[in-house]
Amino acid sequence: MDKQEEILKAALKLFVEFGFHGTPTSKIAKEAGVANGTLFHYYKTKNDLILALYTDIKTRLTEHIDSKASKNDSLKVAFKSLFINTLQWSQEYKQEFYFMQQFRVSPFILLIPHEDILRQAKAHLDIQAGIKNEILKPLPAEFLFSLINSHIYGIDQYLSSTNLSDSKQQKLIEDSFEILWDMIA
Amino acid sequence: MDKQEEILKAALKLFVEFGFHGTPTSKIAKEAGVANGTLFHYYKTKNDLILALYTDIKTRLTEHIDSKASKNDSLKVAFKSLFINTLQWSQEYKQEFYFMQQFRVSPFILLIPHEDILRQAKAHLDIQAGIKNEILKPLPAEFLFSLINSHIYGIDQYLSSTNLSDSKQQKLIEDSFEILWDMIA
DNA sequence: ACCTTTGTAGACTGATCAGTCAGTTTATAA
DNA sequence: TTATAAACTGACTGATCAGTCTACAAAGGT
Repeated sequence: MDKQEEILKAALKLFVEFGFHGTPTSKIAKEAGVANGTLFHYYKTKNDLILALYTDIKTRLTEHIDSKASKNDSLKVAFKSLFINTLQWSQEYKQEFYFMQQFRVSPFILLIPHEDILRQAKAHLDIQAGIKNEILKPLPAEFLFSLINSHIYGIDQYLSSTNLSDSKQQKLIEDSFEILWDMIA
Repeated sequence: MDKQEEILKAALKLFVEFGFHGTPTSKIAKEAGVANGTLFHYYKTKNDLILALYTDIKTRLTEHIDSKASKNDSLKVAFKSLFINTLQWSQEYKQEFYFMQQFRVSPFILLIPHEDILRQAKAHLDIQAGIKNEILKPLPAEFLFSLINSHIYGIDQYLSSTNLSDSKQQKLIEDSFEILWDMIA
């Protein structure tokens, strides 16, 4: 495997376990099986590495969601797809999802341009449309967005803290979506 | 003011801004206006300081909630009180609330005995009772608890990201509770 | 008055860290 | 072949860190 990928993989594992500053670059290099200097060959600073990891994970999540989405769906179906695929990804890539949460309450989040964060929420557009069409409740789009996001985190947390079979997990995710939909529609 | 309190206050401010490991004890001491050694007089290690800060904040939040709660309320009123008072506190003590979120996705959370974390959720008992009495939906108590918690975080995030007048904020919190109640009852 | 405990200070230390550097190996292409 | 660049190495460094130590001051008890 690519050494650059190994570095990201090792960084993810150690950051999740020991935190950003609690993980020395020397340990990352060792875990990745590369020399100290190699890490700095690919990432000028530790900061760069952290940001690159964030971008990498976010890109992968976005690609997963996009790959499963089909155009011309009704708003509800589109939302459901987004919801379910995000949660499935969160369970398949638990470390990655956990990292995102760590990152979001860390000082590093300030290094990401605010627009970039909102772009993740291209669902925003759909929310605006849904409100206009009276499919969604007449509440501020930002507010609905917060509700949706936190709902997803809540389900993820519950799934991660229990050990459900795949089928039960799947059912819970679907039921959770209906609960969410009742809440916002 | 007590130097010990000054140290906690300074630690909170700097941890929120720079993260746990991103904040040296020397800077905490300087911000608190005490000597380096004084900090270690009150807290044997930096770890102890972090844990003490967590305990302090959690105690203050719990006391706030308890002080506003009255016995013999119906389940809905009790829940509403918990919900509203938590959110009011989160807006009055933003740094403290943010710190709790940082702490919860940090490696330090592992140092808190699991039972201690659940005790925060003494609401659990009420949830169990509510399910039995068919006031709440027949779902796992842990699941409902996750939904309630994440809902609170979602509202907090929205409130923190906008600048509503006190009265509008108050109304939004109350409306949000009704949305939550419809979701779980 | 004397002693003990507690609080406070800040210079100091050994360890650790992010990042550098001088040089070696590997890959690519002329 | 040879030339050139890119990948890679690990010893090294200056800075910084958590925590220690010695000293002194204040408080309180007898």
